Amino acid sequence: MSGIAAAGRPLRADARRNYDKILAAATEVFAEQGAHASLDHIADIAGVGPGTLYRHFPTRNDLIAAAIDTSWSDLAQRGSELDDAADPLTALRDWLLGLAQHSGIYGGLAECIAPAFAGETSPFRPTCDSSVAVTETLLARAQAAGLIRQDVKASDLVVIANSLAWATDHNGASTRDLPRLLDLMVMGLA
Amino acid sequence: MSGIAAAGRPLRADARRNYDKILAAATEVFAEQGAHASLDHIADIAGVGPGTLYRHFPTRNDLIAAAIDTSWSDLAQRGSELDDAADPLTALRDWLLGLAQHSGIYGGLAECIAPAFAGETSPFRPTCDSSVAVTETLLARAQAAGLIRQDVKASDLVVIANSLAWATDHNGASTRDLPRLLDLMVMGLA
DNA sequence: GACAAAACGGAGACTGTCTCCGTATATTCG
DNA sequence: CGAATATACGGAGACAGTCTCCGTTTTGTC
Repeated sequence: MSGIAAAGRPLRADARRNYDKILAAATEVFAEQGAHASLDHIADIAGVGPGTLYRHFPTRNDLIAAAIDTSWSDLAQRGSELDDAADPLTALRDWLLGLAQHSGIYGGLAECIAPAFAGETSPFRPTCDSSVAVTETLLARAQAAGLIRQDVKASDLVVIANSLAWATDHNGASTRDLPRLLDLMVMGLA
Repeated sequence: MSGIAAAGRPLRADARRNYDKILAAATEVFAEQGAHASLDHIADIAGVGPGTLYRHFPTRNDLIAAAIDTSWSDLAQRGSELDDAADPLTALRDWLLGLAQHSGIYGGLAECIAPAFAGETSPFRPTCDSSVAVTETLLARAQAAGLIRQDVKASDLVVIANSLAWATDHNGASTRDLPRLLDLMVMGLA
């Protein structure tokens, strides 16, 4: 992504090259083996030493965050465009479904993201914040239209979406159950 | 718990003693450190070698299942008594809340249990089955009273309860958010 | 008390995480 | 271009956790 060191100084050519190789390897391996894949193995695939991997991405979450950055930003982007949708309730529902499904791109991803939704500092923080912001907008519109109870909070919805994503990849439920579970929640049980 | 080897033969005195010591240590350590605590450490606390621990409890889940056995059975017991409750909807809601809260006794427990709800073989299977059975009964009553949609399945509710338990101990939500999240779901968003 | 069956326990193989630092590569500057 | 310096590399290895194997010890039985 950035290609820029934390300081602001541009990366040295070889460093930049390795950064990209690691990210490519990570994307592939995470997709295959889930977010818990061995980091040393990713370094192997990238053709670099473990030290190099950890220098660029000090924690697992740093690496995962970099790997999902574009797809997650895209999601938030599309979400913010749902503002203009005809039916506020459907818009909200579609957004939450997209959010939950996105956590399914790597097995175990929902678990990594969860703490960020809780407010802890994490590499997922920025994108998390924008997700909550989108949710807030869509929720406000649905509430204004009298379609959703006033006491529902955006953070509740985000947590629930992420929980259902978790349930999905822990086989507590299969992927195709996701929409039904979400609808159950949005539409209510009654 | 059992005190009986898989075969059916009674355990030798020393084996029996160690079984109990391990279980006591596990209960304590799991409560302190969560369900991911080191098993070798539990063996240490129990004053036995790792080999002994693994002989009695071949997998982590075997140990956890033994540790929560009584409390979980009690829960199912109390649940089945809710059949006589005045309001079927409240009864169902209370049961699901109890189920979700129970997974909170050890951090990370919801994760261990999840696969069992999905039907995979697991030491949690038996108790899981009885939980689902209780849920089915309570759900059927609420549906018969026209309080819950007909297409809702007991397994959905159990999965959702467990997911919320997970959300709780991953700080995606705090313990005191649990009832609200559950109500949101049971009562619906509208 | 002796024999066989049952159980113990801990050394150690293995996997994954993460760091340290001697070596190599890039960039800058004379 | 050829130092000099900053930057980055990589892999050996420390550490933690899981789990097993097998020589030794304990228990139950006759």
